[in-house]
Amino acid sequence: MKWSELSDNWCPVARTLSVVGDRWTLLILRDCYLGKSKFEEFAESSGMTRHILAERLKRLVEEGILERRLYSSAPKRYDYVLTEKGEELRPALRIMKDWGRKHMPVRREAKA
Amino acid sequence: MKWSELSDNWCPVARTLSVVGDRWTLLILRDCYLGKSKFEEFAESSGMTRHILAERLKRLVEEGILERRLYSSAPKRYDYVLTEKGEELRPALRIMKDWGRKHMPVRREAKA
DNA sequence: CCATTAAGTTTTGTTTTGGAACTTATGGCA
DNA sequence: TGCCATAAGTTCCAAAACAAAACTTAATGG
Repeated sequence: MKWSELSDNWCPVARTLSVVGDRWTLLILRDCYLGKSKFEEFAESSGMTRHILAERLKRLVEEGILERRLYSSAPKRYDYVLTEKGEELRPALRIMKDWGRKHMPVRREAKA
Repeated sequence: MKWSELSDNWCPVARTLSVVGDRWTLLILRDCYLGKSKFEEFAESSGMTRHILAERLKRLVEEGILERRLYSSAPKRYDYVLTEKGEELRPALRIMKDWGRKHMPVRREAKA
């Protein structure tokens, strides 16, 4: 089964995962909750490739989780801000943060 | 950056995602919270391939989120049960369930 | 007029995934 | 005895996703 087929699953968890169920998408959301909004900020902070980042941002916008906003008209520049729908996932990330702190100590030196 | 490199990230969310940050892994956890424990149950319920399922279960056991338990000695059969560490992720899935119910209505007919 | 910034896009090669068949060990049953 | 079923995986191959790095576009500042 492909991930896109999950969007009509009977289970609401599966439907949620059809949108945010990969690590990069959730890292973008983390960055949003930390106040980031720009393409370059996401790219640098998360370490994902620009290729994947562009793809995930597009998807998050299509799903109404982020909104693409013109923040400079010359040259045209867009950034990404959370919608209310996107805000409502924040508690899930908070739980993952607490869980990570408790159960996933850093083994080697911390990397960016 | 590869997903395995996330396990030593400074951010606890990223470290958490290095283990549970893909849709299939989270669907296995969902099934566990629903009371399932057997390989065949996971395979049928989630629609993932046995190949991926085996790989994810191994990882979840290595990370101490599930425990592999001998439940029949002849023939030897194992199933998988949540540890306390695994239980502590349940609230995150609950939020995803609520979010999915609210924001991801089923578009076509529901599938298994 | 040349370097820089920012948001992407393209290209190429590697890795992961999906799908389906196969394996192993045992038990039931005719 | 021989044979089918069950359960937990493993193996194989083609298709899709991903990583890394270079390239594009449009404007700005020196």
